[in-house]
Amino acid sequence: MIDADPGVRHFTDFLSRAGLKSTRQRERIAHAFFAGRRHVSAEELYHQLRSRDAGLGLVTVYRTLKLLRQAGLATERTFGESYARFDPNPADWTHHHLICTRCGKIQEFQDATLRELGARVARSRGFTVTEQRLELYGICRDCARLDGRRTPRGSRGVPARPRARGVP
Amino acid sequence: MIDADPGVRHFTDFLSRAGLKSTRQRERIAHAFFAGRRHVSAEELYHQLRSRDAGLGLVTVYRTLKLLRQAGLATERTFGESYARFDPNPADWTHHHLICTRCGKIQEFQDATLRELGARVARSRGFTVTEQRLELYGICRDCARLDGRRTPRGSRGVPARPRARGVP
DNA sequence: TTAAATGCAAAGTATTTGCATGCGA
DNA sequence: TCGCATGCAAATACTTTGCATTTAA
Repeated sequence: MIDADPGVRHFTDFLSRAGLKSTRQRERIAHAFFAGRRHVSAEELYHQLRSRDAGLGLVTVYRTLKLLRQAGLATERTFGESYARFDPNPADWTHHHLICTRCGKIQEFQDATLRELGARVARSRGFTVTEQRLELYGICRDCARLDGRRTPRGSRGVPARPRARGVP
Repeated sequence: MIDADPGVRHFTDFLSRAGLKSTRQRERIAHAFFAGRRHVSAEELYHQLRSRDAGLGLVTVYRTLKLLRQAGLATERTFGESYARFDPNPADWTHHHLICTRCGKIQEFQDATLRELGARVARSRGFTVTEQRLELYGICRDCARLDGRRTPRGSRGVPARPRARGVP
């Protein structure tokens, strides 16, 4: 009765194609997710649904959001990292990032045209910009060469372990 | 003997101006921070310094990074949020964000010129872009009006509590 | 001297996992 | 029926806080 939403239908399709089950919880979570505001957190969805469905678990919301990501229907704002990373703020401050979703490598670059264009667009909306952050996600040259092969992860030369949050 | 770094000197100045103390640990952490790679995590700095300074605590690294942020010398990649937020992926997918650092409000917008320019710059570096994320931080129109006054925080109409990570 | 800084251990958060039970296909 | 899904509780990972001790100013 509420499945008119194309997002929900796509999700249902994804589930059946993957041999997974379509449950009451999954449908309600997906529905609330597509109908609601953006930038929603797991906790927010949980509280929202909980008022109607007492027996819902926060864990299920997390698991369903993970499925939505796997289905390509949701994106997590925070590049799958569970810890914070820090940048020094130099004088020539604004720089942008190219992030390879396969190997995790991060390249920096600067581009004055981009920076000015961003500032101009913001200004036209009454916004005074103090900082810009552009992140371009995709496949880097090296990984594009390896193409079909599986993920050459862990090519950062660091002692710590970048742990993907969610995606197994 | 290693304080030639302007970043370290700025930090030292900040400390004395703020009536705080300049300690061996703070200087070493700041030095490593400014001398090292970018996108460094607290844990990485800790391991790196730990090899020379056995008695160093991870807690002190966290606390010093917080001070560096307060001094305006460091930026945390992950806008102070300790939890993940999710966006649905519609057909007209690429959208950007205007984030007010005073009230936390998030506005979305789209701009084809920006998107194309971003993709072009990435391509020129051998990068195949699958997703863009531009975040413009600054002061929104409403907050600019309130100007001198202190932070009208908490103007999101949501049940959850956006908790700043670090900044008290 | 004395307030601030340190380091340890413990407490918080956000998120994931183990396991017994429930339920869709 | 049968295996995937759920929900609870416990585990995990990152970060912060309480407190006794050390140290810079």
